Amino acid sequence: MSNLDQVRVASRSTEVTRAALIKAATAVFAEYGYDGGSVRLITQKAMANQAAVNYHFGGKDGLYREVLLAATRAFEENAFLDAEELDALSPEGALRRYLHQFLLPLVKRDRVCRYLRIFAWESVKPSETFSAFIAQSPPRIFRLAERVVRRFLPQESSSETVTFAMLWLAQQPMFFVREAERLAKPPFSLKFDDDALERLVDTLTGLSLRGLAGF
Amino acid sequence: MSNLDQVRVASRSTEVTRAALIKAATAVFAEYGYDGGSVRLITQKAMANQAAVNYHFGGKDGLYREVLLAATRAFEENAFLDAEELDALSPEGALRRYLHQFLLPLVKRDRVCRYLRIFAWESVKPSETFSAFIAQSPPRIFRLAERVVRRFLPQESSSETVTFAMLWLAQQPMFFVREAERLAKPPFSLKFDDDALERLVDTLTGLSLRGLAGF
DNA sequence: TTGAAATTCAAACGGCTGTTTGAAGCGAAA
DNA sequence: TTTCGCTTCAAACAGCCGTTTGAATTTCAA
Repeated sequence: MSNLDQVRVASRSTEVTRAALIKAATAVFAEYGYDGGSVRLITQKAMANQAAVNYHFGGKDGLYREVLLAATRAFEENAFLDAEELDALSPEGALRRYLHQFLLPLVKRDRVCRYLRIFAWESVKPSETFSAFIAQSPPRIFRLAERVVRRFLPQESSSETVTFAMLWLAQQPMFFVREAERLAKPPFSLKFDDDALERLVDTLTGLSLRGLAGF
Repeated sequence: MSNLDQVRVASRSTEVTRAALIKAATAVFAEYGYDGGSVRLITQKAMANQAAVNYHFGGKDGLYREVLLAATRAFEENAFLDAEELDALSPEGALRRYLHQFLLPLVKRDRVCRYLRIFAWESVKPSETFSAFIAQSPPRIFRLAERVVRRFLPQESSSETVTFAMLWLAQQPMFFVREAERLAKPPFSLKFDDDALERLVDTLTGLSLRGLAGF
């Protein structure tokens, strides 16, 4: 169909611009937050016209929605740590694996790290867009943490206790990743290379393991 | 001296305006952050003229500096938990006391809670004003945490290990206080009354105690 | 090559920002 | 009562914000 071809070809060019805008927006929103990140800066980084955001995404909010969608997918879909893999390990092994995986952004400051920064912004000032996202299902980092801690807790534990322990575990790596830049400066001066990461994983695994094993 | 009287009386009126502005600014910056909190909203809440901020504080930044100064003093000067008190307790008692004290804002959402929110904003986008503040001395919550964990760690522990453990402990109550509003909503739905606070303190004390005691 | 649809573009819009300005109000000393 | 600082005030300033607009350009089927 000529009509379909038109749509396909047109959308190819569209996808190039859209991808560039989403990539630029991810970096900008990660650095300045949603309110602080301006459309002018995003379009400038993406080498696109200001109006492109409204043309392709209906506005700044629509673009942000796409960024959150990509971030969520990156955490949900990629197989870098799935539930089955955790279950196959011993409780101790699963705990260590969990901590190691979510501390990785400390040394590999990549795309995932930008997504975590966006989540950090959302923890200070939640946007309705993001709230709608997590309302449908808790972020993966929490679901996996619950899976890990449940293997340590007795069957009869109250759901409140499970939630406390799950949050307690989940926020440990989140803290170090989120605060990495601040911790690198005085008075802490923690520089995270591969070795330091291993030592941190060792320390946190030990602390959490003994804490959880006592239940 | 007539000159002194002039100064005194003039500064009395000045102090009223200054105090109202600082109070309003604390609330606004806590809710919207430094960038997001507008001078117009602050002066409106303080029932002062817009220009008053520049007249009394030299600008928005000067007003923010005063807010941070008050926040720092509230944490540093008040005797609601001092180092000597911690040292007088058993290691376990000190740990519990520490967690309880810094989880209190969960149920008493007061001025201290607003200060914590400002610190949360700073953790996402540190301002130079705040960085200069904490560079001169680590916040009290970290100094006390170090004091608590040092009693569990062997003498020969590396300073890195001490720092890891200290941060690990310190961010536990900070997380729950900072995320209180989010945790109150689905999918977590944690409402913190006095009883729930006690249960949380119990859980965290148990988890941390067993973790630290293993060193 | 023509024509119509999709996309880009520069410019402008209204609104909000922090700050500046110069006059007006005020209280106490002379 | 007059005078003189200190403080307040409404208005205006320049600048950035997200969005809209309508024309120019590009794209590609016919």
